[in-house]
Amino acid sequence: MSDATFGRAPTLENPLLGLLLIRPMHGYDLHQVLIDNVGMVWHVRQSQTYSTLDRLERRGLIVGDIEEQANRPQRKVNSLTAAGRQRADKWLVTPGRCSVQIIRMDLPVRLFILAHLAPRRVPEVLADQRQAIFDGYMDMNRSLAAIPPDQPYNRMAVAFRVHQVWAMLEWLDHLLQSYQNNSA
Amino acid sequence: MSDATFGRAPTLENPLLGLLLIRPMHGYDLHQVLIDNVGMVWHVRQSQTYSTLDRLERRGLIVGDIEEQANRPQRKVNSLTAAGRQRADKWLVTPGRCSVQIIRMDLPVRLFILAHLAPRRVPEVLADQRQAIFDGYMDMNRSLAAIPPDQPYNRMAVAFRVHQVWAMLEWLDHLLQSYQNNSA
DNA sequence: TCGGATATACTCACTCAGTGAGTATATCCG
DNA sequence: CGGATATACTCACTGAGTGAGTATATCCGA
Repeated sequence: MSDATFGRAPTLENPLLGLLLIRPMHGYDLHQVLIDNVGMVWHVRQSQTYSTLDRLERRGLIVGDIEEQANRPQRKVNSLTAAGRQRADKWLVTPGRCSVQIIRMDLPVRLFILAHLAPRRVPEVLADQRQAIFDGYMDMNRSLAAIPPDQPYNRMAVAFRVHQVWAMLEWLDHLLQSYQNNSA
Repeated sequence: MSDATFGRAPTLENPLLGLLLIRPMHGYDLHQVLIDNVGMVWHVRQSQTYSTLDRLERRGLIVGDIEEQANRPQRKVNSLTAAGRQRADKWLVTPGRCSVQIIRMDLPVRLFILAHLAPRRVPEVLADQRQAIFDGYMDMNRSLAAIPPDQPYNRMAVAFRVHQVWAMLEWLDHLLQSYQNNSA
């Protein structure tokens, strides 16, 4: 997604698709789940949730059914299409690339969803993710070592990334540990 | 800038303004400087450079003078207006907020410019930056400690940030050290 | 009881940084 | 000589996210 062309890299598509794996939900509910669980670090506007859902529907990844309510406005309940489910399933268990932005945005939501759908799989998914980050870390170290000394600013910037990725590994280790402690 | 409304957070404005502190330059030259110095981590399209310069000019931060060349196409040399210079000066020496994205994008370029304009000031600017990051780190730790235990995903995401900011401090320490070694 | 505040649920017109593809003039080199 | 490359730049477009708003219903203090 950070290989975006035009526009921007969409940040909310996969998390919304993923949440719909848990159960079909209307926009307001989806939005509430995000606010309630990661609202301290991820400030999602309500209109962003809806515009993203519109896009997902336009792209055939979800369908919406209007539902009448007794004492509330009607709502549109979104569910995954086969294509949407496929994409969400893949996103849920496939290790994200070694990118700080992707891990930061996606992993907590992925873990939330896994906790609902397949709690037993969490350590495995975390270990896979750690491996992907570790591989990326090694690549970056090789890149850093290959930079000639007359490139101080490139060195500086790549070293920055190396530090960031190493911190991700540390964080993942803490996570893995806490999941292992909690399953003992 | 990550408090953006509409559009996106512009990433290239300040670096271009800052580079023009060194000397007036045309678009192609500015672009070359970026590619040559941070091109391994920052992939700037030529058209992005020009569209950003257009925006800066529209906003009265730079002016362009057409210059004829003997055996080359004419070029437009950009220089800072007073407002542009003010903004660039401030950006150059003011510590960036405690944001991984901002430090990652801006600090290597800021240091490159300082190396040209005021090499003696680099350690001081780095120390100021470190202080700002450290303050942010302490804030984040307080935030983390204040999250109730029934908020595992918010905790997870804030902890991620804490790790990232701590890695920034480590990186800055390495930088400070290398500048102090090189000035001994 | 009333009505402003809030909850539930969603829409719409807009913003605007960055993009790919292209243009123009000049030089290089097999 | 002419295709490739360097120098220097433009243009129409893309598209995710935004603020402000709409509509129905409930809450609760004066």
